[in-house]
Amino acid sequence: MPELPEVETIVRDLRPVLVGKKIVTFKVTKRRLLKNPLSQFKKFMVGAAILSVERRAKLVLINLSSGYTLLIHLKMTGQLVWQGSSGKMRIGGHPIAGVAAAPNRYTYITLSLAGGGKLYFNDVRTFGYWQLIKSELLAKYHLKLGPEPLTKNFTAAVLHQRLQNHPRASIKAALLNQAVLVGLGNIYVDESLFAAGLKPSRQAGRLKPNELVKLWLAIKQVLNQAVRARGTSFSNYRDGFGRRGTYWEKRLVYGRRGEPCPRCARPISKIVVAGRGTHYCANCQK
DNA sequence: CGGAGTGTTAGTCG
DNA sequence: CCGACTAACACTCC
Repeated sequence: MPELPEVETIVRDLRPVLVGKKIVTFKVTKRRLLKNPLSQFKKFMVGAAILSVERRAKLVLINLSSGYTLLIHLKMTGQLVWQGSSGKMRIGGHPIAGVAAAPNRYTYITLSLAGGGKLYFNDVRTFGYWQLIKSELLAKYHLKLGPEPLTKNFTAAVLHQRLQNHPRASIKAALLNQAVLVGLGNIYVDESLFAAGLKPSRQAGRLKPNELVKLWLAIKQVLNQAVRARGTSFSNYRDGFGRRGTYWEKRLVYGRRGEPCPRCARPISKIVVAGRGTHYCANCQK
């Protein structure tokens, strides 16, 4: 679920309740989710204050007063839930049907904060991870990732140059590759390629200049619209205030196999490209 | 009930 | 070097 718009939504919702808070305890019941030794989490998190909460790519970044930054990747089913001291205020995403409470059987990490608030990390499939990295090394870490598609640095020329690094890959595979650009996952790639009128199997290095511009515009338009919609509610995803993201209702092709194409009314196809389920209109996307 | 499919990505294989 | 494929895991859907 969490692609750029969902992570952006979670970060915006968590920021005001987390910034300035001091971490009092750190508890983990599934060590595999930690990328560093537990001792480091205790040492650099307990007693530290949260300076800022940001998003980079699909990662939640929490900057700490200890000089370390916590990187949280939600992967497929990770969820951050904040609960205020009264127990009534809840913030988080992607609960499992029938497991509305936090903590629950999928809660594997718990932070308690000064003032009584708690931050829970739940993850059904346990692909997500927490990683501590020295804040001063963050810039170097970011170099492994492609550009942010919603910043003004992301020009059509940048997209072109990035795709040229993977000229023979399918455009779908290239757009899913976080080293090319960050933030797109399966849903938003399919939506962007539909908006751009491009067949997902096209070779990334063989787009004509006008097709590149269309794709560039499509990516920004799709992501901006999804951020405004507070993300996509696939199955039980919820935004920071327990609401469904509304992009699911706005999507044009993803998960619509057999339904009429909104542009030409012929049925949407589903095929496999780059090993992923891929939805597109064989008539409109060339 | 069994098998296929699911939003991510690191790692391996060819 | 590059890209395709798979494993990591638990659940839902058909």
